[in-house]
Amino acid sequence: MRSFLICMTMLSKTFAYALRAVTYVAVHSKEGKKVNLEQLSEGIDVPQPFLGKIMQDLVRQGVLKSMKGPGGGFWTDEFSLKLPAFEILNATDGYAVLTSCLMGKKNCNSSLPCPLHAEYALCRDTLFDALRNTRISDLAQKVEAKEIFLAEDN
Amino acid sequence: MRSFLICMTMLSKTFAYALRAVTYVAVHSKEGKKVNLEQLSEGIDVPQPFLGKIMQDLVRQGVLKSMKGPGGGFWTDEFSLKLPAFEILNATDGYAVLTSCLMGKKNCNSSLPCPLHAEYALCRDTLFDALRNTRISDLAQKVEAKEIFLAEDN
DNA sequence: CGAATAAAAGATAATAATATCTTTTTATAT
DNA sequence: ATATAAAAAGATATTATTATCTTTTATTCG
Ligand code: FES
Ligand code: FES
Repeated sequence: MRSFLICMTMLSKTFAYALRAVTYVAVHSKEGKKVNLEQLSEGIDVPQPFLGKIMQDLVRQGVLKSMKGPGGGFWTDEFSLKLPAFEILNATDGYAVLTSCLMGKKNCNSSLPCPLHAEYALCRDTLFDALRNTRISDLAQKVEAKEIFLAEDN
Repeated sequence: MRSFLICMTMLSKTFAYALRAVTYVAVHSKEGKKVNLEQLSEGIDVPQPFLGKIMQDLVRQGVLKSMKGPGGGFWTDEFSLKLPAFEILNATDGYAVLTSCLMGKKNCNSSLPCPLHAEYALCRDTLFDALRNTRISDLAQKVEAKEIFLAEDN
């Protein structure tokens, strides 16, 4: 009678939502359009109020731009587009996930490694590299090129 | 005023505790000793009642053996020692974490990949390989060889 | 200016993960 | 058999994460 709903993704839902949101906004910004919360929420299939909070964080951390009022919304400028996806992690979950021990030791270090350190460090580094080397503009470009939808149902 | 307590490890605390617990038990089993919950809880620095639940799961899933009553406790037999660490994940969080999409798409597949699929699949595979290729006996052996402690404070 | 639009912020609620406490069952030893 | 030790199971509590609702503030446009 196990539920198997425990920690289905390695990272948080918040981070997954943020990745989708930023990518969606970036695609539309390239077409010169701002995106408002309602449109975004529908476009990436994330509950609007929760998404609002995530967007706040992303703007506060400088990952996105926003403007209130009529015709307002979210967009990416040249600066944003050049940022690595790592900044999205940084603005949501934080990067501690990339430095912490798989077996839960207080400090992960190779001088007193846990039995899975070497292997896990490799795993983390692969993700770290991916998030470092992929820019927000790359995310948008891949979506455009492959015509992938960002809504969850696919 | 962010808290940064969100999802500090990629996987759950439960899984981290289970890895430490099984390793601790395996080390002591090699010396022909059973381990009871109280000793284990102190040895790996995990709250006893919560650990009890995790141990139940591990026994139920066949990763460990247990016996009630005086002189009872937990141990690993030859079968257990040969199991890959993957079975510990399977008995706690489940393996869904190794097949789910980083960006939260319902299905992760390479025919309709999200913009980070290739990179993330690599990251997951690294972890998967590590958990497949490391047996419980290997975990114990590494602890013995390097005299590493499994309690959190190091 | 005043009305309308849209994000920001604040307060509250639901769910899942983690932790604790109590009772029951099973085995051992005297 | 009885007492004792120890895991299993059940019930409850706490905390973190995810989600929702309401109010406030900023911007645009007539
Ligand atoms: S010490 Fe455990 S992952 Fe580095
Ligand atoms: S589709 Fe996103 S990780 Fe595979």
